[in-house]
Amino acid sequence: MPSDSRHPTDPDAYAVARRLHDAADATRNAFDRIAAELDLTPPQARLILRLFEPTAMGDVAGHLACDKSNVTGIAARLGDRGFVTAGHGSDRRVKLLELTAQGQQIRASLEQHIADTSPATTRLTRPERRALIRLLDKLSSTATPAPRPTQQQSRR
Amino acid sequence: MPSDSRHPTDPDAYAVARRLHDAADATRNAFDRIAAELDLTPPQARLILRLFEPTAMGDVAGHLACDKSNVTGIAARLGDRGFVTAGHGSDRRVKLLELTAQGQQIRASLEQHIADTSPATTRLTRPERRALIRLLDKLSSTATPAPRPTQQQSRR
DNA sequence: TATTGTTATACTCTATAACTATA
DNA sequence: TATAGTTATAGAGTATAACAATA
Repeated sequence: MPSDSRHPTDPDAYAVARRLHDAADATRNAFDRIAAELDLTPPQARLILRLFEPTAMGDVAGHLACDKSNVTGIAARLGDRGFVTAGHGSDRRVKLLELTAQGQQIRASLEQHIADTSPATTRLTRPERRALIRLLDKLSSTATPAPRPTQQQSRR
Repeated sequence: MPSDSRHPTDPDAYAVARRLHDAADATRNAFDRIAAELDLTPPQARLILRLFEPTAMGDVAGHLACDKSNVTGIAARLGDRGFVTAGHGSDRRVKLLELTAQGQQIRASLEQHIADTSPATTRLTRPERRALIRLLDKLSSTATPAPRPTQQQSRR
């Protein structure tokens, strides 16, 4: 392809990034719709999908990329509906969030809906899926500087 | 990982979809951070990035995948800051939203930040970028892509 | 009568800051 | 003093329903 040497990268550097963002938008919209079908808000669904094991509130905030003060409310609403419970670790300050049986059930529903409707499973051949996984792995290998404990603050 | 084998396609169908969602999450977080640097909320930034030409409020709502009542407020805040203006079309009910010069300027800033920081441009080789674009195109092809070029025109 | 967009309402998410309770 | 989580507060996004203006 015509290699414009104006930029160290590529003449259509933005086109690639834009395509990725558009795909991310579509994926997010699909996810929000699935969450809504199960009467979950998007952050609630994201929390459930990431709660593989008892996790401290602060770490959950890191996963959701939001302030820890938000997790209090999100977890409270999920607790009211019986999807999560909270216990304490050895450090009495730490509150460990955990899925209940009902929470694990709705997580399975989420996973199933995602697998069933994702274009990654419905529109791609198996070799294409493997190629996609490889590319996505490479994208995220250092893009996210490892799941930082809690130090996720933006400027300003 | 639920290796539920009830799917005729692939035992790890969910793994592919999950990977895509995780990548979408990371991409969205990066986008939100860029928007925040320009003092824009995520929906505001998405609106600006999509406003290529004068667009009716309802169509903007379609692009943002939200109810039209929300666009009133989002557009009002962007209007207060001089990024968008509204005019009327031939149908007096329709309100056409349009970027101002200042709005086009901040859109260019958004695009540049995205291109500069996206892992799609910083972590991928050029062939990989092209492969990624091809896969994403296939993922998002809305209209049934007429998957059959093999027309079987043995008739005569 | 149907539509486009607005307004009213209620809820959730969000960050900041101040607070508590542990450490 | 430092850390984990909560509470208080304010602003923004969100959907639903009712409304005005126009078609």
